[in-house]
Parts: sequence; structure tokens; C-alpha cells
Amino acid sequence: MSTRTFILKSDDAPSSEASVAVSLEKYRRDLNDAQFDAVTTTEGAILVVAGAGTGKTKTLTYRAAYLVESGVAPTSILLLTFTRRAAQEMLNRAAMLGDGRCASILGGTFHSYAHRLLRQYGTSIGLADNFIVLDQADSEDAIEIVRTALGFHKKEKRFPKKGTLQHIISAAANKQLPIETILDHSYPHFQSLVADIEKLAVAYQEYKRANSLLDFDDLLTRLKELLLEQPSARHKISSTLRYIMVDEYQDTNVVQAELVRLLSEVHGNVMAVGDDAQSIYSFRGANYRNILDFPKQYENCKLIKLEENYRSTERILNMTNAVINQAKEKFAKTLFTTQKLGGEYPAVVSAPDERFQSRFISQRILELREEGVPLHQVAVLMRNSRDSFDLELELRKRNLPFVKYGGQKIVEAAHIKDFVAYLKLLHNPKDALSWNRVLKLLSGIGPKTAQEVIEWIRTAEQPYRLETATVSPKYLESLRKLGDLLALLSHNVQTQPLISIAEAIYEYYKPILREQYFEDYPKREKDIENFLAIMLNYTTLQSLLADLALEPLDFSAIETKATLKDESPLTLSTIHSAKGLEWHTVFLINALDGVLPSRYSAADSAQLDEELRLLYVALTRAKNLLYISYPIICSGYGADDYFGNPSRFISNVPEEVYEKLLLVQERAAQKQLAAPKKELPPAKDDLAF
DNA sequence: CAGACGACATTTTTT
DNA sequence: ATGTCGTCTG
Repeated sequence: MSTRTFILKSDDAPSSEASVAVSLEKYRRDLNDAQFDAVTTTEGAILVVAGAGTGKTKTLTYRAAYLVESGVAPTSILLLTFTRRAAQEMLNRAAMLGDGRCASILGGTFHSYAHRLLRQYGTSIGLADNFIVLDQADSEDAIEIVRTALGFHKKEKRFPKKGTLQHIISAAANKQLPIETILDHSYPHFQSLVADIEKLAVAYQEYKRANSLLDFDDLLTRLKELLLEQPSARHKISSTLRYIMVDEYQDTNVVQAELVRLLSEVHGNVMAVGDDAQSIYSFRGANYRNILDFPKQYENCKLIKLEENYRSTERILNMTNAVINQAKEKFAKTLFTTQKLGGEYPAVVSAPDERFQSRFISQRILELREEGVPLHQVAVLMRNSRDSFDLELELRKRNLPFVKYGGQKIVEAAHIKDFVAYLKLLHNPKDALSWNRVLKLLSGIGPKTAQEVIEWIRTAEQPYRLETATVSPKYLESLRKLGDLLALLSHNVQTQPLISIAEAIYEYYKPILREQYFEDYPKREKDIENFLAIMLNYTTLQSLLADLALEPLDFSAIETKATLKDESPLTLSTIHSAKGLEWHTVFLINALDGVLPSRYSAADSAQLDEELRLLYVALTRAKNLLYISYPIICSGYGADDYFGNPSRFISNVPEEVYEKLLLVQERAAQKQLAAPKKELPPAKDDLAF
């Protein structure tokens, strides 16, 4: 028999669990009316549309505290956030509000929560209990293997490469669209290859299944499958989740929206929080229409708007409002402030070139520090991770400590991947992808031989006994050495601390690394050593591996921390990674047309709008001071320099909402007195502005 | 079949 | 400037 749903009518009496009387005094005092409403409305579906700086995080934090204080078991509350850091921070803050139990609220990203559930219930949809999570680079490697196996690497006609294929397949999964549609829309030049790409996608799927691999997208889609196909599991899970809160709802995709619906099936208490003006992840399948559609998906959904901004000064707000007003798709709300009237004008700084820009920023940061603004209250934001390379040099030169967020993860660097592959093999001796990596590191073994060995491993009783594999004898010695090491360590992993296992691997890998990356091995060795330091924080291999895929540790942070003694560092961050954060002073660098908006989005008005929202996100991070800068002469990649134009989104803004700053060399400053509209304190060393 | 070499394009943004 | 891809050679 199929399962039917029986709908229980809601009764007016408050639910027995949330019935402990809570003193509302604290909540009344700390929150405005709209926030208070959002915090204390616990039942049913609620959409909170919260503009930048309107206390979104505070609202979620207080709501978590409120629920727990009301007697709701913390483990029946789920807080889904965009990064795990965000969840952690909110729960810590909630715990500090008075109720320590808040620390045990369930929280994390969609991916990490899905991962947890799949570990628990995955076998019911045929997942192996030791399935492996692939990060993007792993997924590309797997696609590459499949691509070669299907013979697409030597076609008369050019075939997309692994990175592109991964994008296409992932977009199809995230948007729940056929591959053909993705190609039509984003890769029209590959239209003629639809059949082949689809074939490859199927083979990739098959490969993952055969090897117990899940990529990021699978975490979501397989959980959805589980919830849809296993009503009893769904009911069980959903029953435990009395209250669900989803942060950054504007950046969820259709699968995530579906998951929220399924998870909230029993209790129906869902709060989605977000801001349609800050949707910046469409490249990952996010669709800001999700947030607009939320009320349609939940009956009797209550809508609460937070429009009073507490973060920025009036003048910064005027600027950000002017920026977002250029959007083709209009937004329903306009932020206002009653708290921070006036303030400094945002400054638009045109620097002669990138070097000037870097010097300006460092100099200004030093001045701010003199004036009492600590470094950690300052951030430099950029569109692309590499936009800050020049600035990083300058900051190092001036001994200004900084932490950088965003950009390529160090765990995705080849040598770290190598190292982790050995660890993964200890966890799962049948991990074909890791074998592929590790075997190819042995001298004389290439893709072909590696595949042969892996074929043997697939059916082997004792996969570490590589010397018994049926391969040419010339590899036997190196295979035996590798196999012995792994066999020994996989035995020791039960009894010895993780770090000593890792050190043993490093000892083995070190000569390989030197050989393999001869050009720059010292730098890479340092990375591995940093990585070893991080491993000290882990007790089990399993937990380390899970974190590596889902929450890529960045240990660039470690490196700078080591150099600084007592001063908390300045933040450099891509705009994407700066989401949800705020600083006293924000610098946006390289605000050039072609960078922000990116030249890749110039053709498409929806994408242009997203770039505009991105700029909006950047500018709304600023509390008191905002500098937008761009170089006039830009250097191409080794190629010729060219003239840069300021972002169209900036030059379209009426001039009265900001002021312009011109940078001049100090000696020339006297002659240029009239140029800047405003005189700032004379520069100590080299620049006047 | 592995590895070296040279051509080539290649660049968002992240779980 | 860098990394990736394909071709060529031993």
C-alpha cells in the first residue's frame, strides 16, 4: 500500500513544548517591532525579508535563544546557513544570550546537514556506508577518467575539458534541468555535442555509483531522493525537526527549497530569512525567485520585512540605495536609518595605477589605526581573488597583518590533494580516485598502468598487497613499498594518534613531492607542514576527511597568524566570502568596468543585475567609512597596459552622493591643491590625497 | 606507454 | 604568469 498523509488541524492552544513562560523584557528591549515579531512568531511558515544591516543575524540569534528558553529541545531546532562558520557564530551568540543549551542546536550548511543524514540513512537508498564526498577538483578528476574511458579525449572534434564538463553537469543538477537546456543557455557552441555530453554524464553517474562517491550536488539530490522515496525515513527525520530556520534564503536553489519543504513536512514551522537584493550565487544554481515564491509554497505564510538599517551611516546608505536602484528588476524595499545620520561621504578614488591604489589603501589603513580603528575593523573587498595580489605585497612590506578569504582553496592544490589521497586510502582501500592519484606519482606509472592496477584492486581481497597485482614486474618494488606503508598505517590508525600517521605518510611522500614539484617544492613542503599542524585538531580520520570536503580549511590564515603577535589582522576578502559580515571601514578595490561587472556577464542583463547586487553586497558591508577605488592604468597579463574605466554602476550614480578623491604624489600635492574636493591630513610618507 | 616539451587558452565568484 | 592540453620522442 502507498502512504497517505493525514493532516492535523492546528489547534489554538500553544504547543506543549513551547509553553515555558519566557520573560519578554530582554527581547522587547533589544529588538525593534519587526524583529520582535519575527523572533516571537514561532509557529507556521514565516518569510523574513531583511535588508542589508537590518539585524538579520541578530534576529535569528534571538529567535534561537527564544525557542530554547521557551522549552524547545535544542536538537529539534535546525538552523541552515550558508557557511558553517555562520551557523557556529550564531549559535555561540545565542548561547551567550543566556541559554547554554543553544550550543546544541542543529546547524550547518545544507551540504553538511545532508551529509549527516545520508551517513545515517543512506543505506536505505543503496549508498555504501563508507561513501566518499568529492569536492569540485575530485569531481573533475572523476569526470576526466570517464572522459578518457569513453574515448572523448581523442576526437576529431574538440570536446570540452573536465572543468567545463563539471560545470555543465553540476548546473544541470542544481537547476534540475536537462543538460541540453544548460547547453542552449550557457554553452551554445557545444550544442552539437549534446548526445556525447549526456552520455558522459550518465557514465559519470555510473562511475560514482560503482565507487561509492558523492559529489556536492549528490549530497542534495540524493537526500531529496531519500526523503521522497523513503516515507518512513522522511517522517522520522521530519518529526524531530520542530523548527527550521534557513538563512540566506535568496541563495538557495530549487533542490534546497524542496529539501526544506520535505524536512518541514510534519511540523511546518519554517522561517526563511533573506534579501532578494543580495542574491549573488546564481552561478551555483541559486535562484532569487525562490525567496519571492516562498509565500506561495507555504499556506498562510507570514511576511515580515526588516527595513531599518542599523549598520551604515546615512551617507553610505544613500550611496548603496543609489547603486541598487539601477537594477532592472526592482526591489520592494528601501532601507532607511534613524540612528546614524550624516557621516562621511563615500569616496571614489581613482588611482593612477594599481601600485598607487595599494599604497593608498595601506597608507589609509595605517592612518586609521592611528585614529583608533583597529585592523580587524577594516576590510578590503574585491571581485576576484587575484585582484589583491599587488596589495598583498604592499601589506607585507609594511608589516600589516591580514587574513585573506576566498579564492582558490589550498586544499585544492595538487600537493595537498596528493597527501590527502594517502589518508583517504587508509579510510577506504577501494577509493579508485585516490589510487589513481597516488599510483600516478610512482615513477613509470601513468594513467594506463594506474587504471590496470585499480582494476585489480577493485576485486582484490587485500587491496594493499599491490605486489600481488598482475602488472609488469618493473613496478613491483615501488608498489610493494606503497602497499606496505598503507597496510601498516591502516592498522595503526586504530591505535595511534592521527598526527603520527600523517607524519609517516609525509616521510614517504616528501621525496616524491621534491621530485614531482621540483620548481617550487619548498613552498609546497611548508603547506604540508601547515596542514600537519591543522591535523592536530582532529582525533579521527573520518572527521578530518569529512571536513576537508565540506568545509575546506584555509590555512593561509594560519600562516599570517604565525607572523603576528598580538594584533588581530585586517581582512582581505572576495565579495562572495564577505557576505553577512560588516566592518567599520571597507575598501572596494579594482572597481573597474569589466571586473565589476565582470566582462563575462556583459551580454546578459540578468547576469549584469547579479553583478550589481554583488557591488551592493560589497558596499553594504561598511559601517562608517567606504572607499571605492580603481586604477586608471591597468596591466594586462604580461601583455600591454590599458586604460581602465570605473565600474558603470559607480559612474551612473549621481555625483552628489559621493566624493571623488584624486591621488597625487606628495611633492606634487602643493601644485594640485584645488584638485581634491576635500583635504585629508597630509600623508606621512609618500602619498597625498 | 610514460614523460617531456611546447602550444595554447585562460580566468569570476563557492558548497 | 600559469596551468592545462595535445603531440612528439624514447
